[in-house]
Amino acid sequence: MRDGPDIARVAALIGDPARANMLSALMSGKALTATELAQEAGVQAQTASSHLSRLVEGGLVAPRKSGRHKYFSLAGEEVAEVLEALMGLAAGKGHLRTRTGPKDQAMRQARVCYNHLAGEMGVQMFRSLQAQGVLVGPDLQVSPRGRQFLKALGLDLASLPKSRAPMCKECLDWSARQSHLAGRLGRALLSHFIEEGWARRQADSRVVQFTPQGLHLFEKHFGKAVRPQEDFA
Amino acid sequence: MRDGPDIARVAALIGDPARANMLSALMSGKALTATELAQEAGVQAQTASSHLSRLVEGGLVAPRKSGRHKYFSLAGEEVAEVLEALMGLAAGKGHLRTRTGPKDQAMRQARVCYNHLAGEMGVQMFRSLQAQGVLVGPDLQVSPRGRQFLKALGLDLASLPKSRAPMCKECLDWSARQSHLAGRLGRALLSHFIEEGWARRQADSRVVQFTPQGLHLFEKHFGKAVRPQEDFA
DNA sequence: CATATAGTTCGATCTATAGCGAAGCATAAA
DNA sequence: TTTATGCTTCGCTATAGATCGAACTATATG
Repeated sequence: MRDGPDIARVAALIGDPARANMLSALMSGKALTATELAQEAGVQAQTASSHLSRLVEGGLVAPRKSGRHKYFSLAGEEVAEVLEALMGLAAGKGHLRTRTGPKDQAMRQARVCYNHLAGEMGVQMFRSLQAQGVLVGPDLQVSPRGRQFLKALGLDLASLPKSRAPMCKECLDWSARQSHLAGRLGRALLSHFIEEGWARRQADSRVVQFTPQGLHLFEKHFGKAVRPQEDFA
Repeated sequence: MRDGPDIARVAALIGDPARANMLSALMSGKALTATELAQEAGVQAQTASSHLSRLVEGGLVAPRKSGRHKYFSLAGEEVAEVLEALMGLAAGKGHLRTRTGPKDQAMRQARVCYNHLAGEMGVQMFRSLQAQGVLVGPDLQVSPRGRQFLKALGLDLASLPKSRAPMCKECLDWSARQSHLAGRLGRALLSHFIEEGWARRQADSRVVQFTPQGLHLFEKHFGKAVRPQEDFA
């Protein structure tokens, strides 16, 4: 007993509805101001302020001041991964907050997970990258051939900002229940898609909307995303 | 806003110290009775009973009656994976409940994660299985050659109980921060090690103790576990 | 049967904390 | 400067829920 890290502290921090809403909103990857987060959570500014300081103190969220605004974002990919894992569990248990809608389907197809592409297309991309030998081995190294492939896409690895963060990391998807690509490369690919006009972010949600041409190009490079059979209603 | 699954409910369930202790204890993979869990959590039996019914209702824990005892276990691997992810986050943030002790080091080396091997040796085994081509592809299929390898170990896949649960699944390690093998094969391998006398479970913790011969055999088949460099004190 | 043990249910208490109104800072614009 | 906006601190209330004592049910054992 009393082994290991203190789970309860972190879980309790996520376990409040207001804070959970804030964190979910931050899964969009955008940094949001305190008032925006207050609206998102459905509470007054003072309440939000208190919640936010607790999230910061708990290391789940990072603050950044800019003028008279204060922006908040998730403290790192690990936080995003825990949130995705929780979403997966909650979805599996049928603890859905809203009934399934058209937006929900779009979310399953392609959405942003903190800073990279998730959903069926995210999973498809990840599998394809492995199948094509772009990412090899258990630690997901980019092969020389992979560099070429990425270069052909217009992405130069050498131009990525250096950082101690891992280049490639897996992240478990709550909708598809398969891994997709996180890490610096995952981030770079998503922003590349958006810069190149393949896709664009939907204003107030995590949905990623591919254009017809973008979808065509995506399928050309990564194959077609097959919807996995759902075994629960 | 209000997208996706209801994270807060699950997180709040995990977020109570008593319940978190119970869940951590269940990470050992053993089914425990209500009174044992009460002791583990440090609360009275009535309190534990209330907590347990909430955990069951929330789908995190599965009850099983046996005579006048009632055993509880984690409801599935997904639950275990969320708990491991939370441990990783908490450990990374330095939210350790106890100071590092000798037991802690043993935990990092080899421990049980619900029903499979985790820790440095778990990670090493997973990598080796991939490097040797036993598990191939993004969905971790067992190759024909892999079947042979396992057979040589004394493990016949055909004899495993059939189930809809996946044969191989990744699980992220909170100590090593790398994936290790979960799923039916992961479970089978750990029990095989124990049956063959390579290792045994420590009585009241999640530590897995390898015998000298067992360690030797393990290294012969899976290579030597290298401790990753720690970049935080 | 009586007795012990495992677990649950009920009721009462008590604490932690989410929530907000009001006032106080800080930064930016006019 | 004044005025407006973003955020925080203080103080209070209300409420959820964690805890336990005591009584109750169910299963095993002698």
